[in-house]
Amino acid sequence: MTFNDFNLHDDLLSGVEAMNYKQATPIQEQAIPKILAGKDLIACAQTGTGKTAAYLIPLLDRISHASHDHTSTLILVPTRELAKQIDDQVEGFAYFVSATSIAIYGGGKSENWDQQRRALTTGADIIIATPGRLIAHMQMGYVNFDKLDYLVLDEADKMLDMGFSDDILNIVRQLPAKRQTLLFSATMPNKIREFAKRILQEPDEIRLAVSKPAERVDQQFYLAFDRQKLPLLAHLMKQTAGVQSMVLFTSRKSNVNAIVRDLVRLGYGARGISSDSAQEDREVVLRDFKNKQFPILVATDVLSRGIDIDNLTHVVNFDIPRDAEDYIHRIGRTARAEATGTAITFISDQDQDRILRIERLLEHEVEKRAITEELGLGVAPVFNPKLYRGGGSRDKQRNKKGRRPGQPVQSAHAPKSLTSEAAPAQGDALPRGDKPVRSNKRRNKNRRPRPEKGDPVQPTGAPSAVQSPAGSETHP
DNA sequence: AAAAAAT
Repeated sequence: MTFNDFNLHDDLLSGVEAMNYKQATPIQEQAIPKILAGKDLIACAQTGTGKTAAYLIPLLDRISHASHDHTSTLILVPTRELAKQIDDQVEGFAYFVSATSIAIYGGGKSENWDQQRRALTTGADIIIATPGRLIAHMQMGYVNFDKLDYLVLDEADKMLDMGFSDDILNIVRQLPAKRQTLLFSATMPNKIREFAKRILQEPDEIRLAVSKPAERVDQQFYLAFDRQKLPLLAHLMKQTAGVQSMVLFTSRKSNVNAIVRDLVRLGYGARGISSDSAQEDREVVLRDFKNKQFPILVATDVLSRGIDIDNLTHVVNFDIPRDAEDYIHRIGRTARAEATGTAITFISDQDQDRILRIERLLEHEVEKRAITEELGLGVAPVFNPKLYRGGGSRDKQRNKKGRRPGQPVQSAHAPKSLTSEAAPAQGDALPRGDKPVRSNKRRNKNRRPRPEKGDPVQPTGAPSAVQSPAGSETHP
């Protein structure tokens, strides 16, 4: 199914084509007609499935047929970077439509506040906001949602996790009762269902295959104590033809700077991003990383969800994420669109429970390699097979194929061949010196329908077709 | 036990 099949407004279709969207993804195919029909909607879908376009395109279609004298759409998201990214995407889709949008989020310079205030006073068709800053503006009295038609809650499970429940209800209370509400969530626990009941009316429901990571992600697990992680990573990177674009996730923002420093000392171009960074730095660093200005971005889970980076070749889980779900989200940053990618995960001695939870979510085991000893880094942590047995009911999923559950454990001298049922691609794994890093065929060439405004930074020496995010925060 | 988000 292509976007021509949805009977979209011609001007919108021009923007969609200019963004190089042709074939609708499954969620787009399902969601677009329902949204166009005016139904409330609960959609269980991850980022990377084309979820954002699944709601932006039908909403922009409705908006392009309506008058532009009021704010018609409010989109709530968990992180600032996501708000900005969606705003950029609106800008692309709506280029030939006279719809305006603005991202509203905190943390920036005080000029940002004024800019946001002016935009909210003038009004924009679409507001994309993180809840806290929006409430701050709403309390000032100049935000007018009287004629709001559409409310989108994106990454709803994440927002609830982050304690935004009250803030969201507070905002929703100030919106017209007669509106169309769309809720997107990667998971659908009871908590979300209850929450949805309070905000949506007789919603349709779309459910896509549960959080399976893209099959094109080559997942590699390495056993390593904390002190072994950096030299192990250096070794793995040396084996590649050169790391082109890698996000390294750490679970503590306090680790970000130290890891950056270590990588720089090893000669790698690396920068860091976390909620501890100044907002200006967050934006510059992410923009420059997307523009391939430097190869390694060290990040907390602020970037685990939703952020699109073209041609990301590697994701490293320097630490295991606390939530198994976040593992799926993190590795989903790579192998987007048609690309392939590699996800390297370090497992320390404390991480066994978390790994079990991740594998339960993946519904398969992943080979755990131990190569620290052959690298002269000392013995690797032992992965205790008993944990695969002792767990009682939580191990029900395992052993479907009669495989012995304890098998992923291995000595440092037997790094290969373990429970490899789940990892067919592992033979071509990253630490093969003879295999060049994937070719990174560039997608979405000329994807943006017009030149950058603001102050786009072109990558030095890189072709200009590399997508860069918009340089300006607002375009009211 | 962490991160994120309003100042």
